[in-house]
Amino acid sequence: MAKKKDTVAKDLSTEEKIKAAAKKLFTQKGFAATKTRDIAEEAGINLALLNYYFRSKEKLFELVMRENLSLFVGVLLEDIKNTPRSFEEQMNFLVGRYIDMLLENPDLPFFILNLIQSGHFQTDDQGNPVLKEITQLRAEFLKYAMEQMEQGKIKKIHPLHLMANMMSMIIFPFIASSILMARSGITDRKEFERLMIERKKLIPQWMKEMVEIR
Amino acid sequence: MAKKKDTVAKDLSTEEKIKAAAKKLFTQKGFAATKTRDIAEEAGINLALLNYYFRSKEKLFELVMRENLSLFVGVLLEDIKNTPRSFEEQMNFLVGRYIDMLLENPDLPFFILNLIQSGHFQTDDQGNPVLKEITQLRAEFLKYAMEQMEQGKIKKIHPLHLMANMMSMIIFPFIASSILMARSGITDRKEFERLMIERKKLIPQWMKEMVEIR
DNA sequence: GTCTATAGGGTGATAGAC
DNA sequence: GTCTATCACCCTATAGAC
Repeated sequence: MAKKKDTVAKDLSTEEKIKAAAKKLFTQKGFAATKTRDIAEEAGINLALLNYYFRSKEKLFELVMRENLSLFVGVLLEDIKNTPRSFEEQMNFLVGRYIDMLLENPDLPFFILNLIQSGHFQTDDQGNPVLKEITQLRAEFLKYAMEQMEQGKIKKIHPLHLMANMMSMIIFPFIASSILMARSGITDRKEFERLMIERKKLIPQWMKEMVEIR
Repeated sequence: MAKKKDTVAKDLSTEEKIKAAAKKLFTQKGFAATKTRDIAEEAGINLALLNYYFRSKEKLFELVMRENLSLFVGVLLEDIKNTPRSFEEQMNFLVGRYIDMLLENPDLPFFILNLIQSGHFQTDDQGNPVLKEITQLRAEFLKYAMEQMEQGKIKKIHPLHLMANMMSMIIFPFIASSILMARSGITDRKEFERLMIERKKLIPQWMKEMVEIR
């Protein structure tokens, strides 16, 4: 079998190995706490090689940031538009998609929070294309919620509360799992995942009750 | 007027000034991204003096950590026990207390999340007294929820979901405010606080609906 | 492309004068 | 108690051999 440029598992190109290592460490520890030496070691290569491929720590970080932000937004943006759904269907769709993505990338919320905190993520940075996507996603959701309200299908409430609640209930458990589960261990990890899968059905129900006109 | 050791505003003792500066910077930027030189400058004193009072960056951080964790837990622990309340009263109490505390310390959740991420916060560190308080608080809440269920006062549901939802809806908006509000500015800051105050009444209602036996 | 060696600057901590 | 000066180490980035 001939080797193509992008193989899948451990047989990555040097460039891919570095990127993967960087993604892992930046995501787990944030920008400041991650040393380029650690990335090089994790990738199984030399420190000089990292700069050969990616010029600087900052550039490498920005690359990882773009990819992570795309992941964070991409799952939803592709489908939220132009697909008429009842509120319950919409919730089932958004929540399901998002929790699935987070189960595969449980550290992603930490990464995003680090971005916000470190200032690498600027909400008024008009150049960043992914930021536009976030703004767009937010606008799309708020528009959807307000339409539903005007059509009398759901209770009237500040749509930001709805968005906040949905995001909160989906994302927060992933960042606070160590507090929620108290003593973490293998058992707890499995139990945690079981609960998160349960939430794929529960959160839409709770959201529905939240806006139900009785 | 004679000066006592602890005056309030800008006339703090050197030790207090350093601690306040450290608290501010560690909370905003995390451990790794905060330089001891920045703390010294923020406190308006010299770098050497920081080490004179607190021996090392690590020691200073641990002090700030203990105080912040106490703040994070203390507001609730003093009262959750031994005060029989209906589920709605309990929610009103916990949510109100917590949001008030966060409005005064909006960066606190970031600090805690940094702790979790950096490993300074270990859920199996039995020595840490504040950690015991967190565990205790968690146990107290779960016990309360299960009693309510057994007495048939609220719907049966895994109590961790309840705790997760309450914590999520209270805390998450504070860590994601920049995403929720999109373009942050002075106007948005006021609007954000208004929404959070609104949530002091709304979250208990949503929690109540969540467990209502219909 | 990949390595070793090292430059160049930052960072935590201390010595020692006042 | 508070300062200036400085050490010793660590970190990012690059030069240069292979």
